[in-house]
Amino acid sequence: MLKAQFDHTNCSDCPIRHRAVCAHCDVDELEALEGIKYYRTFEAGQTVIWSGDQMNFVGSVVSGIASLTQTMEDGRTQMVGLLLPSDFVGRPGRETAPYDVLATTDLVMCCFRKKPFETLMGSTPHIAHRLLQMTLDELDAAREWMLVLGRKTAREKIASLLSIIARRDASIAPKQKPGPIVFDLPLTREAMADYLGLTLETVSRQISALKKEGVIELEGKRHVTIPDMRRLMDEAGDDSDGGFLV
Amino acid sequence: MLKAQFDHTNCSDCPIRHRAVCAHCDVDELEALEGIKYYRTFEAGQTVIWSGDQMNFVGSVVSGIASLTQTMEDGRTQMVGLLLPSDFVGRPGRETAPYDVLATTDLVMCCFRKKPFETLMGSTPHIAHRLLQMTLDELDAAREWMLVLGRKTAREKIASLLSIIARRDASIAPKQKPGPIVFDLPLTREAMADYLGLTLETVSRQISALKKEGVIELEGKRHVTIPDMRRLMDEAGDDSDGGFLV
DNA sequence: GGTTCCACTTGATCTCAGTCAAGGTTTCGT
DNA sequence: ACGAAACCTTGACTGAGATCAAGTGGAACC
Repeated sequence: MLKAQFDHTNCSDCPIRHRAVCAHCDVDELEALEGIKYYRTFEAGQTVIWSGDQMNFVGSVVSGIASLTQTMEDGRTQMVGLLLPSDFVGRPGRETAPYDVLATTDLVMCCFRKKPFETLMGSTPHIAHRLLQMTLDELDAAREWMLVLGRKTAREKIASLLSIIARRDASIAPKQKPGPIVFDLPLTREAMADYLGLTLETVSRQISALKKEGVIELEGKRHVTIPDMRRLMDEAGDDSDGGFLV
Repeated sequence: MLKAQFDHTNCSDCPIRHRAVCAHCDVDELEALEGIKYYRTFEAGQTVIWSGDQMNFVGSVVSGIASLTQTMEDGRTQMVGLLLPSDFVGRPGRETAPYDVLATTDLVMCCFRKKPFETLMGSTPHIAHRLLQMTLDELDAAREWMLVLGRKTAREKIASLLSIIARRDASIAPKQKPGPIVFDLPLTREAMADYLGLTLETVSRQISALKKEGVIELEGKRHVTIPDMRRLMDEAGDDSDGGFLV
C-alpha cells in the first residue's frame, strides 16, 4: 500500500481542505499518479498561462491567488474568475487555454500532467463526477457574478467582493467566531476594478466611503476588519446568506 | 435490439443536432431510458421552474427558447443564460434550482426523470463525460458574457447579442452561405435588456442607431438582416471569430 | 537620507446610459 | 370594427461612474 507516502501528514504544502481532485484525498490508485504530479511556484504578477497557449496540465491552487482574465484588443480587461487555494484549473479534453491565468499573489500550484490525468479520469469515474460537480459550482459562481456585473451599483459591487473574500477566507481558516471578521485584501485596487467592471478610482472611492460610514475598517490599505458581516451583506444587496463561493 | 424504436426517424420532435445527452443519439442502453423520458411544452412567458424549487428532472430544449434568470429583492433582474434548441438544463446531483427558468417563447423540452438519469450516468461514464464537456462549454460562455457585461458599451453589447444569435441560428440551420444572414429576434427588447444589463430604452435606441447606420436591417421589430457579419462583429468588439456559443 | 517607484487617494469635469414621460404600432379579444 | 394591452420608439433631463489630473504615503534601492 503506497498510501502512506501521500497522506496528509506527508504533504505539508497542500492544505487539508483540498477541494480539487488530488492524490492525497481522492484517489486510491496512487501508483497511477506517481510521476505525473508536481508543484509549480510563481511570483506575483507572473503569467501562469496565456490565452490560446497549449495547456498540458491541470491542477489546483495550493497557496496564493490566481486570476482568470480576458482582454479585448483595445486593452479593456475583465477578470472572469478568481482562483483561491483549493480551486481547480484546467480543462480535461481541451487543448488550449481560453483565457489568461495570472498569479495575483505569489502562488503555488499542485499540477498533474494532462494526458495521464485524463487517462486516470477515464478509468476512475469517481474523479469525473467530482470534476463535474466542481465545474457546476464554478458555473453557478460565474452566473452569480453576472448579476453583480450587470445589475449592481459600484457600492454594491465592492460590498459583494468584500463579502465573498471574507466568507472564503473564513472557510479556509474556519474559526468562525461570531465576532468581527478580519482579513487581508489579496487584490490591488486595479485587480478589484478588473473583477468588478469598474475603474480603480471608483473602487478607491467606494472603499473610502464604506470606511467612512463604518461598514468596514481599514488598517493600511489592505488589512480589513468587518465589524458586522450582516451589514456588509445588506450593502451588497444579497439576501440569501447561502454560501456561493468564487 | 430496441434501437429502431428510438432512432431519429422515430423522433420528429427532436432536432438532429441534439447536443445534449439524449436517447436518440448517445445511449445504447435504451431500455434504461424507456419510461424516464417525456416531453413537456410551455407557452411563452410561463415559468418552467422557480429558483429554489425542487428539481426532479433534467433535459434539453427541443424547440423554442428558455432563459435562466436571477432576481434581486428590489426587482432588478439579470438573465444569466439563454437556452436554445439542443441546450441542456439541469444539475445532476443538485436538489434545487439555482435560478428561475422561463419560457421566453413557446417551448418544448425533452426531459428525463432525474433519479434514473443519475443512475444511468453512474453506469455510463460516456454520459458523464459528455455532460462535463457541455458544462465546461457553458462555463466558457458564461465567462465570455462576463466580459460583455463588465466592459462593453451599450452599442457593443447589442452587437454582441445579435452576433451570438446570428451565429447560433446559422449553426442550427447550417446553410452557411457567404451572403447576408437573416433571422427573427427571439427576444423582446426587455429580455435583451435583462440579458445585457441595460434598460429596454437603451436597447431600443442602440438598435435604432445600428439600423440607421446600416449595420443591420429591420423589417418590423423582430426580423433582422445582417448584410455584413464582419462589420457587426467589429461593432461587437470581438476579434476572434472563434465560435463561442451561448 | 534621499530618490524612485508603485499603489493608492482625492478632486474637477465629462459622458454614457438611466429615468421619466409621451406617443406610436401591433395584436388580440369581443 | 373597436378598445385594450403589449411592445416598441423617441425626447428631455439626470446622475453614476469614467476620465483626466494632481498629490500622498510607504517600501525598496542605492
